[in-house]
Amino acid sequence: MANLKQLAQSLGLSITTVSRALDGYADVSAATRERVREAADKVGYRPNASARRLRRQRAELVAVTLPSDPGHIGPPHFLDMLSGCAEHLAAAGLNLVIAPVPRGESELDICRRFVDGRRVDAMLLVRTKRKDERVEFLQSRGIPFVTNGRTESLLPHPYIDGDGFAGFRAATLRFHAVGHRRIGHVAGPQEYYFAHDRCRGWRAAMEECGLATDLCAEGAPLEQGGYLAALELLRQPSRPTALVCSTDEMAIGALRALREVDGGNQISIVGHDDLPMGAFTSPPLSTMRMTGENLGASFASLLLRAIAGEPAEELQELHAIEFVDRDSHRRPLRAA
Amino acid sequence: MANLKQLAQSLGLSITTVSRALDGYADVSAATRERVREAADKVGYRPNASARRLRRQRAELVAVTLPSDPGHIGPPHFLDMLSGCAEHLAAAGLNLVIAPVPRGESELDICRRFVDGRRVDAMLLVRTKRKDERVEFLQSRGIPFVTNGRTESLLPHPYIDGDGFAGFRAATLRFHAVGHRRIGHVAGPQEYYFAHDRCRGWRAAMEECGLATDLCAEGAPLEQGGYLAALELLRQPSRPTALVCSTDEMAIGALRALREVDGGNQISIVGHDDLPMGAFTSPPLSTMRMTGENLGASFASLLLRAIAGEPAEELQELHAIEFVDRDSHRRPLRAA
DNA sequence: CTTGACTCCCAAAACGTTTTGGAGAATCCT
DNA sequence: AGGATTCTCCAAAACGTTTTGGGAGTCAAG
Repeated sequence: MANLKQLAQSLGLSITTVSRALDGYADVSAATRERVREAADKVGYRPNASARRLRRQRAELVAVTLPSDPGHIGPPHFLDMLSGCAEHLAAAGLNLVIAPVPRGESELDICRRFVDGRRVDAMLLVRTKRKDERVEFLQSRGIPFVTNGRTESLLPHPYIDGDGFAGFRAATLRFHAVGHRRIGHVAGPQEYYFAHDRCRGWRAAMEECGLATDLCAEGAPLEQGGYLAALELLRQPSRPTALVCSTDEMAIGALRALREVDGGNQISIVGHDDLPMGAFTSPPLSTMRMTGENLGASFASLLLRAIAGEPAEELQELHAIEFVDRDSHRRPLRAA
Repeated sequence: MANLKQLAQSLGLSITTVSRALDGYADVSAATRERVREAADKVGYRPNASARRLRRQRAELVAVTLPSDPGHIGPPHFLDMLSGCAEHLAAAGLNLVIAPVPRGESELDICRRFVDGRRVDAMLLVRTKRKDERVEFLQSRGIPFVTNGRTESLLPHPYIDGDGFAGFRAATLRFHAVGHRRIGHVAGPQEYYFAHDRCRGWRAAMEECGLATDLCAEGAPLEQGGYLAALELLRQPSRPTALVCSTDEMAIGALRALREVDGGNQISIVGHDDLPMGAFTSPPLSTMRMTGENLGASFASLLLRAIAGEPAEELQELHAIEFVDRDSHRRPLRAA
């Protein structure tokens, strides 16, 4: 309730001593320490956060930018992730502020405001691009940050990401193993690292199998984008018998496209993200997801270690992808 | 990048003048004002947030507590709401921090930490209880806050809420109008205002129709709670022909219960919240939802007005409830 | 008695802003 | 010319903490 000065006065001690007593320094006697603690408890004293932050030169804050652009705000797990992250950060005295990007401003503007105004000690970035100006900016400023997703930045930086390459390669190979030969890819915007990575995985598998890699169509990472991209593939003279989709949202759009063409229900499909909604589509959507639980805690841990100064190379987590098999990936394959 | 002192020195001006120039005061000449602004732009000067906050005695922060308890974290709209709120707050120079409640701590502890440590200028509370200790605490401290949901607090406080009473009364009357006489209520925990309010609406309708109000079972505001409560009602000697459920999650649990009893698919059901998942249940779940769009902006506006000192009475929004008719509310009614 | 080590405490500086209360110069009015 | 007013600017205080660099005492050893 009160401030240090009043508390010190009421105890007949100096501000210094009270401050150090509360922080548990050894150079104040056990007796006074106890006396101070009791008095502080009684009046409910809490140090003024702004003053401490100014003096300590720490903002005690971490910001996460929420892209409002296309693709919405990640899967529904996202809030759980943030919540978990915030909880673990709080245990270290840091709070998490959410920073949506208002229209007319770029995410870079947001970063600038937070970083140059010394409003945060670190940042959390989601939805990285291959060449990500936010990453470059933060690196140039030397402020700690962790990204959800890799980039093609030359300097290493901390990240957590799923191994989309391996996941999409495996999914494609699996289709090949059960007889599919024309396997299409519904790709997300290639400027995003995840979309490019997943596309590369599909392409690698196709080449390993000696198959052409022309059955690829790109769209916005949304239902509508998947719908349009799938339609484009289905209009090809020799259309695909299976579709590997960059995200579940796109896969759900692709399912809609399948319903609109003859024999569309013969076409197998798989997505990525494990959206809860996938369990309710018809057919139920087979998908993939990043392994590992309590992602929020991992992000928090990386952030804290980055703030503590650990080198970026040791703060990179690449998680395996696992299949979530429902029904959409095993449509009967008609003889070609 | 630099601080005010350095900027002032490089311009041959005093700190005062530079500060005032940047803030656009009239007592600095247009010429110097421009000169200062240009220099500030060039070096990318931004005032140190902690220093400003200390001096201004404002935290420039608003916190929202995220209940981790039962009932998860509200509907998926929740993140959108927070994002919208944060965006509008940011326009006024305030940032939104999310404060999940770690296990072992109460929401009250969180409030105390934020308020007494002067970490926030205001708070946003969700999931109010009828008698809500957080509300009482914040009122005793005189710190501005807005709740999502009413309380039974004697002192008025700012809130945004849906008119659950009217909504559930209307839903019940609608069942009555099409011939239902045994209309059950799957209730949420009555300590929550929303659950109590909705229960009262159902009860009022039943009494208006001269029907008994014993077909009511309470459960946790989750699928499992709805499942158990519905089973309890279905075991009654004269079981209900329609169910009014406090939340969609509970309604989805109730649907599961219906599938497990003879003739369960004859029983009509309606929920509340308009969860996206409701469109995919079988049958598709009829539900209700609060009217009004861009809820986040409304919360932000109320918060800002509360901070500005407007009286609580003028900061209360009660929104009407609208039906979202899908299929589950119009099961054929067998002659009793 | 002096010296050094140790214990417990404190005054003052510093963090970087905003704001108060003028000061000096120029301009205006009579 | 003399006083009042206006226009620019500034020194210093204040916000509430943490931290630096000792300053008194006390005690044991020399």
